[in-house]
Order: sequence, then structure tokens, then C-alpha cells
Amino acid sequence: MSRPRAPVGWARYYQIVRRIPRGKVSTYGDIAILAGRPRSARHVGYALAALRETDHDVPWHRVLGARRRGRAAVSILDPTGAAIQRLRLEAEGVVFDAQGRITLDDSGWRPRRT
DNA sequence: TGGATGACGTTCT
DNA sequence: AAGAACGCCATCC
Repeated sequence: MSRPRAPVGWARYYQIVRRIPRGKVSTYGDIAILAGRPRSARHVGYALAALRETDHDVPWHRVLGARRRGRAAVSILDPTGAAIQRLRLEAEGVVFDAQGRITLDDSGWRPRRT
């Protein structure tokens, strides 16, 4: 069973995810872009997947996927994990619409850029 | 070194 | 608007 360690590049992703304020969310694609890997969105998810077996303080539940025209949905992972993610987000004040999606224009995290 | 994998994204139908 | 197919790229064996 592969037990993915934590490559140096992953630390970059973790640090960015930690920057996401409570009540806000981001997407794998955005995290990848902020990390300087605009085409490596998959690796962000892969890096976060490794957190499941590791000791960490990364708010992984604030990272969503499948960004579609301003809206995002909870990732597919295991149904249980998805439910936990949604519960945690709602506990932080993130609002889901009737379709179970989140409006990034409202809850999306906008990192400081200049 | 090469081939396969994957918490994804974008484009086309 | 929703669903399916293809493409990207670092990491693993």
C-alpha cells in the first residue's frame, strides 16, 4: 500500500490552504495557481489526500473542486468525507444552494494580490 | 528511464 | 444547462 510522504512541493500547497480564512473556500485550481503550478490542480488534491493519514492542521474542507462558472461543489471523495466537509463548511457559515453548490462570488476566498 | 496514477480543469456535444 | 471526453503534470514503482 502506497503511503505517500510529503514532497517538498506539497508544503507550498499546505501553506496556501492554511491561509484560507474561516468561512471562506477556495478551489484546487486556485491553490495550484497560487502555488505557481496552474496546471497541477490534480496534485493539490493528491497532496490533500495524503493529509488523511497524516498529522496536520490544514483546513482541507475549505478546498473545493470542479469550479464551474463561478460555482463550486464539494469534491467527490468518499460520501462520508464529503458529508463531513459540508458539515464543517456550514458550521463556518458557508452557504450551500439548493443544488448543493457554493457560490464562489460569495464564499470564495480572494487572496491579496497587487 | 518509462509507464501508470490521480480529493482536477477546460472544452466539446 | 448537464454530462462525457480529453488534457496536464508532479509523484510513485
